[in-house]
Amino acid sequence: MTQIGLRDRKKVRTRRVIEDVALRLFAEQGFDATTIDQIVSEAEVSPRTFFRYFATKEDVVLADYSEQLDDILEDLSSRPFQETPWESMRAVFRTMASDPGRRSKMLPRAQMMANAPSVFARSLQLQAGWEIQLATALRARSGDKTDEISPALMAAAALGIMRAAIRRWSEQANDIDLPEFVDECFDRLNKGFGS
Amino acid sequence: MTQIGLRDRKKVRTRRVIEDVALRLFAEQGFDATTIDQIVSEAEVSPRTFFRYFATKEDVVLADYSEQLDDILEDLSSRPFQETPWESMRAVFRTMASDPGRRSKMLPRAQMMANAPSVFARSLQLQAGWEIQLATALRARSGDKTDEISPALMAAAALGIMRAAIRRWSEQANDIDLPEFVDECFDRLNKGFGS
DNA sequence: CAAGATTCTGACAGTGTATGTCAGTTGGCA
DNA sequence: TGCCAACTGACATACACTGTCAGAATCTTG
Repeated sequence: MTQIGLRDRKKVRTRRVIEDVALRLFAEQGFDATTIDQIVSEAEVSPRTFFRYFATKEDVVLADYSEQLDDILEDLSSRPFQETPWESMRAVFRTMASDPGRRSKMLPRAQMMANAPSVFARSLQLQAGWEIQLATALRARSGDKTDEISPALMAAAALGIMRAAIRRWSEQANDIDLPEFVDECFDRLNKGFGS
Repeated sequence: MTQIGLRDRKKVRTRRVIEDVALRLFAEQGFDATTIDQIVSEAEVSPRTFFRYFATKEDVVLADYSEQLDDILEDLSSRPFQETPWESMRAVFRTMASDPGRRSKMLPRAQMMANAPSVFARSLQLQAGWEIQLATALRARSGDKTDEISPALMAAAALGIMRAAIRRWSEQANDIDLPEFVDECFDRLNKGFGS
């Protein structure tokens, strides 16, 4: 009567092992200095198996990045409809920045991205995908169906804010309260930069 | 009395040959389907030489991307000082979008980026570098020396606008006047998205 | 519970990008 | 003319990633 079969349990276990070993090695010797061979030999799987779980070496670092977008979209859809799209986004991103579990993963990841250009590049690529989906979601919420470009601008601006805020925060994490800082950035951008 | 030596002339010539051959092959068979071996055998140089001129295969497509930033910074520095930073940027980017020579290169490049994810990723990486430099330049122009974050937000917003605008423009180049469209986007973002 | 279908895995081979090294050549320059 | 520096090609190599295929493990059905 096992709901989840042994096969699926093994899958998540293998994935976890690879992820744990890889992240540990990355932390110990750096991302670039760590090879797939090293990871798989410590994780006791074949190189081929690694790529069945992760499309690229970079994706191990950014494993939970995709889930993050799902959370954003879900939170967004549960915001009250009378709210403006911008306000909804501000609230969603503020909430996200407040989650301690999420924040604890953010710092090491930010550090890794700063030292490994390929990881940084991959994260930008993923975020570009988010931007499109986010814009689509905003467009669906918007009252003005003829305005095609504002949602795109809002999505681009929001993600740009998050990047800038997280970068600044990761450089001096002690001095800054991330949720408030994000809030302030959203506010400042919405007030414009003078005409 | 040759100002520029034969050696340097050969260098630019070699670079041009590689670039021309590569871009032609990319257009003919696609970016991913073209190998370095193909390029260098047609250009009659060794594979090693290719990488002396271009760090990555992607960089051939984005060859004049770096110059673009220099132009932006230069144009920015020659704007009148009484202008707000945002206004200056709007003018600079509008001017850039008006240059027909630049625009003619933009369309095929946008197409290439749409079909070759690695080229797109590389362009995002380069733009991230721009963002930092642009923010620094804006900070230098700003009157308020205590405000560290606004320049970063402005830079992120401006580049985000350009990406969104160019994407939209490249999808339907005939229907949109790019300079005006860019202008409108800058305007709309600066007016905020409602409180 | 046995047998077949399905899925996961490892082993092997191969492609393509990118880098290190080093000797040979070529252009700059006194 | 001859020395110095830069450019180049010819190796050799590392590493990420993909295709294939047979065998093992798990699930499923009679």
